[in-house]
Amino acid sequence: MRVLVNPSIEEACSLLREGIASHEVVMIIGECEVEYEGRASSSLTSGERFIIIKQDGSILVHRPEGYEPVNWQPSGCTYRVSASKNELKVIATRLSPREVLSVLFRRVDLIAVTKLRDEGVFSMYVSEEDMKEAIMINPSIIEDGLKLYTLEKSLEGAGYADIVGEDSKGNFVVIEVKRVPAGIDEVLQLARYVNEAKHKVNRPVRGILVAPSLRKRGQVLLEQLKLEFRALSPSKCVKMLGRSKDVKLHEFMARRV
Amino acid sequence: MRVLVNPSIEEACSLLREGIASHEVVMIIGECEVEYEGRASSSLTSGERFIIIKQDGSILVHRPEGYEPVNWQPSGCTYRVSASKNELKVIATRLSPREVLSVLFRRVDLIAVTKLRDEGVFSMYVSEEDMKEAIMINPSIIEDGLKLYTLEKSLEGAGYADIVGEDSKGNFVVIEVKRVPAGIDEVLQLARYVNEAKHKVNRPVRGILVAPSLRKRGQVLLEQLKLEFRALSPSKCVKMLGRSKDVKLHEFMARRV
DNA sequence: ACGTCGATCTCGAAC
DNA sequence: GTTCGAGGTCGACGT
Repeated sequence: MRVLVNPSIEEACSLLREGIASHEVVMIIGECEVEYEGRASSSLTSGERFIIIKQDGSILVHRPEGYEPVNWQPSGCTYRVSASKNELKVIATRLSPREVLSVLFRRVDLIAVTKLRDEGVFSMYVSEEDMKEAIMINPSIIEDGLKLYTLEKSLEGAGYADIVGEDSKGNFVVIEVKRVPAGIDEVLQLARYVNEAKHKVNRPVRGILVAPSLRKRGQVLLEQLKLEFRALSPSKCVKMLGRSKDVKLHEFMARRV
Repeated sequence: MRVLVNPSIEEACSLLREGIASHEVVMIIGECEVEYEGRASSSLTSGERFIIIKQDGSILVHRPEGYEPVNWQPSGCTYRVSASKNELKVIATRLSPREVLSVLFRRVDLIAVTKLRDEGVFSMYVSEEDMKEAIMINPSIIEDGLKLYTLEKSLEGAGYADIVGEDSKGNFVVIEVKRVPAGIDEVLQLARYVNEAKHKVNRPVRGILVAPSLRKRGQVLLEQLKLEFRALSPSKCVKMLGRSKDVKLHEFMARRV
């Protein structure tokens, strides 16, 4: 780790070049202007911000407030660094789409360069995928007598539907799963899959929307389109999957006990 | 600006508390584990990362690669900081939805705390809004004889359509504008507005999708639904608006010359 | 507070 | 490489 507090432009430039060349993480705090030109264009007049250049070449410009970076560039872009007497300029260029981000520092307060080793494992639990799995393991939480086909969503060409199967009366069933409250868009999405399925299978098709809840407007549209809704919360899925052999979720449950 | 390199857990804890209390920007580089619990849940095992706590209380956890933070919390959440002999723990809690992010540092390599002053002005050019404005100023780029109503999109209850008006034959026209290539979703969105308009106005309704291009699948659906498409690129809109009195875009053009 | 929609969305998978 | 759907999407605007 190399850190310079209140460096000269030249010192900062030299360390910055070093960091980029050796694919380290670079942080700079200072006063700067920012320009972006690409799919859209933007300019940001002078102020104090911090920028981060990551080991994969992505760059973030953050203002002192707000969750999102004000400007950025994704991984894999190329850098040009230049320094004049009073200014340090960083230009990050991306091809396809052609986009250019340039940051002009008038003053550097801090620059830190370091190699970070991160072999950590990131796991996300109770995703929509987990909910689908819970339904596949125990279809009766949707409806008794429901038989589901394999997880392959292209089965019988029913588009990108989450789950397909048939009910106790032999009707084709299309299921769309959401882990957050569903609205109009989700109903329309289901309608699209049902419509597609009707063109592919030669029997009645039912469409079931599965989510923690269904908002008012969605309810109206759902009825108009003669689709169905079943309430299912992520937490209920956790409980079900906790009894299954899924390792991640098993550990997750253990952690919580 | 206060900076500590390789501080003890206690030193880091003290400075971190100070920074949070005085609403400064705090950066920490070190080895940590991260847990998140809320709309979903996640865990991240030990590794070297950097976290940023901003002046508005938002927090970002960044791994050494990738544009996006691996974990985060938006502005306005509350903090609890605690330190044991070997561990520094930061817990950021958000209400509504109830979400908790906790970062446990085993080692701190760098902590920097500083107040950033940023009064800079951010301007973005050629948004979808700019394209709509270009069309309002010169409707003939869509079609000769087209008359557009005010920017109020709720006119005649035509839902949230971008632009509404009437053509030379008195047909009601609904226009949906996109600044990126349009596909199925955009066609469906337009179809929804057209459908809504048909229930509200007592005359023929046309739907026109305006975008740089229309993808294959979108074309098929567009024809089935008897909707129309007009190609219009953001850059063409810039040229048009450059001749208008819009200040931002005028300056933008000047900058580019 | 909820609903709706845009975004330099980013990211990843499927075709 | 393009297209398409998902996201703890976020953020802004309107109701």
